Amino acid sequence: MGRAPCCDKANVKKGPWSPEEDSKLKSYIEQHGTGGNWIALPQKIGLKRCGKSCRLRWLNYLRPNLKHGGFSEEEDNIICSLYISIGSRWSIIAAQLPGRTDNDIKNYWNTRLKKKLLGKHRKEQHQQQQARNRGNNSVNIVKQENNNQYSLSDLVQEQGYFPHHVMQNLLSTPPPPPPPPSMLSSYTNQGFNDQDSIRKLLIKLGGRFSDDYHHHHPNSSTNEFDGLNVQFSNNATSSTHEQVYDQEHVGSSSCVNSSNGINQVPFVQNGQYFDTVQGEEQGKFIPEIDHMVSSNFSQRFDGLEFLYGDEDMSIENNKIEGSSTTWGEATTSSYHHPLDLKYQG
DNA sequence: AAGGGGATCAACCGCTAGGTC
DNA sequence: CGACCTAGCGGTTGATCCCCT
Repeated sequence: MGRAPCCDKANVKKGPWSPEEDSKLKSYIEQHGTGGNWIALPQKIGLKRCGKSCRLRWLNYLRPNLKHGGFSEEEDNIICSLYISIGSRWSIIAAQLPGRTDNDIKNYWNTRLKKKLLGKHRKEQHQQQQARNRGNNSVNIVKQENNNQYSLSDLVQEQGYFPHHVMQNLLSTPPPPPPPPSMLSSYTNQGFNDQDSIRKLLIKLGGRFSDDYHHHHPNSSTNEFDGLNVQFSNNATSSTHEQVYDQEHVGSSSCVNSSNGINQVPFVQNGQYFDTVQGEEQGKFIPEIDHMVSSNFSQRFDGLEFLYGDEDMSIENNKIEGSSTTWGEATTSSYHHPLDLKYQG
């Protein structure tokens, strides 16, 4: 027995919204608000839609002051920074980007930004290979394949790990002090630190830390890693790795509370802990996060340039190569959704 | 010109949190 | 205190677009 459905599935329309439906919903909400009850709303206005569907349509598309596409470099950086800190909590990330919806950001991350980061990473790997070819090999990295067309699995299987100097820099930064007691309820005994955040990001991008299981036990008295061998296992998918990582750290990880599969971590910056920003007024950038995405914050990630602005990266399949045009502009500013065109008549 | 396949995005699904009775 | 209900969230899917061959 599952739970009762939120609406009569047989009598609700599914699929794309028509302009008429949009118009009905928009005008009603603008005049009367939602009435605090999305479930009842479609009946009130004669829409054969599920309340959830109405809510989603309003929040993601009809709501005033929404922006679609055209993500700026600054927005990219904000998304990356927050993703490093809190993971895929899109609603929180969206709250820091005026006019953006969680759905938008989620799609943007999954379809473009992630690839952009991997593209930067590939570029860095390529440069390292070139350096090695010049007899300047100070980094012990596994073989590099000849062509530059990498997939995520290629990265996992061929590269094996992220650049040594990146990890060196990240891991040399001392961890922040323990969190205040008020925050201990949301995570556990070791305290969040940026190393874990970075580890988490790398894992999300397909990697895994071989030293985790053996050397980073929660009871360990140190946060240091005794090796920089950030390994990837073969046949990895990001979700699988996340699950493995979570499972290994249930009740002990300093950065993951996996009881519900959702990260529950405060932000850490400059040795201070900040709680998450749920409920912040949209578009209002809270100072802590403003600080996080500032240049000071970026300096802490020296060596992670592949995460940040780099204009000559390439996305092979999209033919965006070596341009001074920002990536977001190149891909989305001229994009018009078909519905936009229809609406424009 | 056509069709195959990847990219993109809107919408849906299922789950959890939190409020109310 | 537990059952019920809704809002909200993140993951996933499917339709459509667009590029390449």
